[in-house]
Amino acid sequence: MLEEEKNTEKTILEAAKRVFLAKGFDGARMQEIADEAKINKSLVHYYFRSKDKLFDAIFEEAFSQFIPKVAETMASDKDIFEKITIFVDTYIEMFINNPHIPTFILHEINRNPDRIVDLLKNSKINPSLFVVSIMQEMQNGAIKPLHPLHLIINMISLCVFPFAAKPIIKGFILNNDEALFNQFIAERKKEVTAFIIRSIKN
Amino acid sequence: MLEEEKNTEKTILEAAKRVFLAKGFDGARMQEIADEAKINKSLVHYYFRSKDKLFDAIFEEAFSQFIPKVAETMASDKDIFEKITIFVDTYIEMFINNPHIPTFILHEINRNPDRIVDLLKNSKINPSLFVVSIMQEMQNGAIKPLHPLHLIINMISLCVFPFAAKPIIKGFILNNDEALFNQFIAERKKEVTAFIIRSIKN
DNA sequence: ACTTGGTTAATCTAAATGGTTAAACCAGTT
DNA sequence: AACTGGTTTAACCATTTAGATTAACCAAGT
Repeated sequence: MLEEEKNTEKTILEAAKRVFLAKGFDGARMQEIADEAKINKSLVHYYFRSKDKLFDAIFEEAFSQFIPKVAETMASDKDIFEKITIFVDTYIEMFINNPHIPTFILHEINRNPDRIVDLLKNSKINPSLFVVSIMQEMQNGAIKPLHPLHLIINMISLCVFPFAAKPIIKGFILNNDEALFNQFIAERKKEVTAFIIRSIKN
Repeated sequence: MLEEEKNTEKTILEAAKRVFLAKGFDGARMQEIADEAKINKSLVHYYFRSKDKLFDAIFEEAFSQFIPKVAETMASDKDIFEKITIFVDTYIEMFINNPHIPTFILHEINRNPDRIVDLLKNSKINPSLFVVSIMQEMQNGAIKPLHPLHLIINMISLCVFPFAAKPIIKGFILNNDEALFNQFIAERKKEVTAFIIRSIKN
């Protein structure tokens, strides 16, 4: 068994993931997925029956991959500033490695909001844990009074949005220079963490 | 001429805008646009020839509608804190009235990055104006030292993302309660402005 | 009443696309 | 060599969809 002779099912899944992530469900074509996997289109149906089922398979995988890290960070007993630092770092790092995820998810949640909400509800992610820890830090005076939910959404916004808006940022501001964009993103880990902490620290 | 007897072209444009914004180019169907406009599908082709041309028509309109306000704010001679306040207010207000715009644009820029970049380049929006004004305020000590570009992206992130992520926020955190979400968004105008200014003010 | 320019609707077409079928293939087993 | 279970391929089918065609309609002008 050669190294490149990977099993077909996995090959299809990986190809499907690339195509679905780049084009979304409606924009993706079964033929394109087959081409991407360099196999016959029938094989895609043979292994996954339908476009919907194939999509479900990659969606859950693509979405779930970043849940554990986030859940872990939020549940730890580090102080809030460390939590924020780790959160921003891991989040941004993950999107560096999966740059299509933000746009993909933001688009697909409109087609089927329940799917993602169910996945989240069945996950280990529990925002109220983080809310409690924010309120404790507020009470003991470590951070300024603020709405915990807004802080959480602010954190996620600052991490996610630049990836979703990459073509605009890169094309309009950074002269279409990929290296400049990468540099910009690299800077962001420290920049965003500092931005948030400066805003909330007492 | 009755009030409801609007001209057909405009009726089509409005219907097309609703459908394209909700479903994206790939997800939209000419038949659905015709149904939405309560007219015969042929009329859509009669007035706009092709799906592409119709899309171009609504895209430019949908995108351009929020350029003037932003440009105006950025070019004014108010101090930076006022600029930020106005920017956040008008941006969020506009998305309250056009909630689908964020997801729509973030998705469509992947299909055709150049289109939007060209629109921006031909617009009155000039980020370097704002960059200059940020650097001046830094020099005269009004705000802390920071990368102007990151500040700009932060501002936009905080305004745009919550709308793009609405189904998640509403479904996962706010128990699917539309009123709660509207309240959350309403709070955000003040919350985001305060969050930013706290972070940068000296 | 008839013509004319523009508008609307019904019908048709060609291509794309998701999915099925049936046959070929191939590795291992007897 | 023949059988067997699973895999792969090419050919095919049914439906959807963008778009073209053609005829009906309608208001204004003559």
